[in-house]
Amino acid sequence: MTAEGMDSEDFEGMIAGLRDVANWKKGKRDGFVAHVPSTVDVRAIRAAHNQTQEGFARTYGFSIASVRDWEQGRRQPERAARILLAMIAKEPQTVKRVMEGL
Amino acid sequence: MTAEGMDSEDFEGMIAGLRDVANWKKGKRDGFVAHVPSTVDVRAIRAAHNQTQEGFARTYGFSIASVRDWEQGRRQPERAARILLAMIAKEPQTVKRVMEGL
DNA sequence: CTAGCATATGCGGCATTGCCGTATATAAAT
DNA sequence: ATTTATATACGGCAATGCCGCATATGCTAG
Repeated sequence: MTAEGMDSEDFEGMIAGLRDVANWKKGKRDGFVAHVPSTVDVRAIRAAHNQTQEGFARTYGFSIASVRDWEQGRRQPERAARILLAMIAKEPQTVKRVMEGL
Repeated sequence: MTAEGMDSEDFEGMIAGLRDVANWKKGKRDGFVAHVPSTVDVRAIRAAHNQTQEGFARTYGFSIASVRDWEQGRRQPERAARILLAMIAKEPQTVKRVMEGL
């Protein structure tokens, strides 16, 4: 076999798997281990929701400045932000629903 | 009536409501407006899950250092982190479920 | 055509956080 | 008493969060 035809997703999965194995060997087997995407396309997520930067920011609680910086590549969203963004990308309604009660 | 018997949660709700009204008057009526808790008791959340700082961090993708800093009051989790933490506090299973597919 | 409004871009700037590393408590277990 | 797991306490620097503002871009009405 070869490595041809593999995309970054495959690698992400492999990395996650390897980390799980490492954790297992270290005795850390309490189960679930979060996979934090190392990069997020904020603009794409926002676009998929047809919202302005301001609207998107207000909807999910980000500051406009941060959304701007992220989209302009001036700053990279941090871990927690990346997770939240990924969740928004995946299940916006769920995220909104849970956030409503906060 | 009096203000007796009201806890911070009541006020949080009122603030959120007032902000919504303000946004409405400003013509920002695309709906949902996130309410980002200004403070979060990380230790309490983690304790409610019976996890070590390390386990908690790994489960949700935070860095151990950050969880430490948060619990020791050395740093305040940022917006996105506060939202995520609040969501974890409210619906840990949902958060985990959505995160599994990332 | 162009004035006006909504959005987005670019960027200076500083306080604050993220995150790494490590040395030191604490407490429970062997 | 020694080991092991967990938490505390900081030093420290790179990087982000977030504010404010000037400028560009696009669209729509006059």
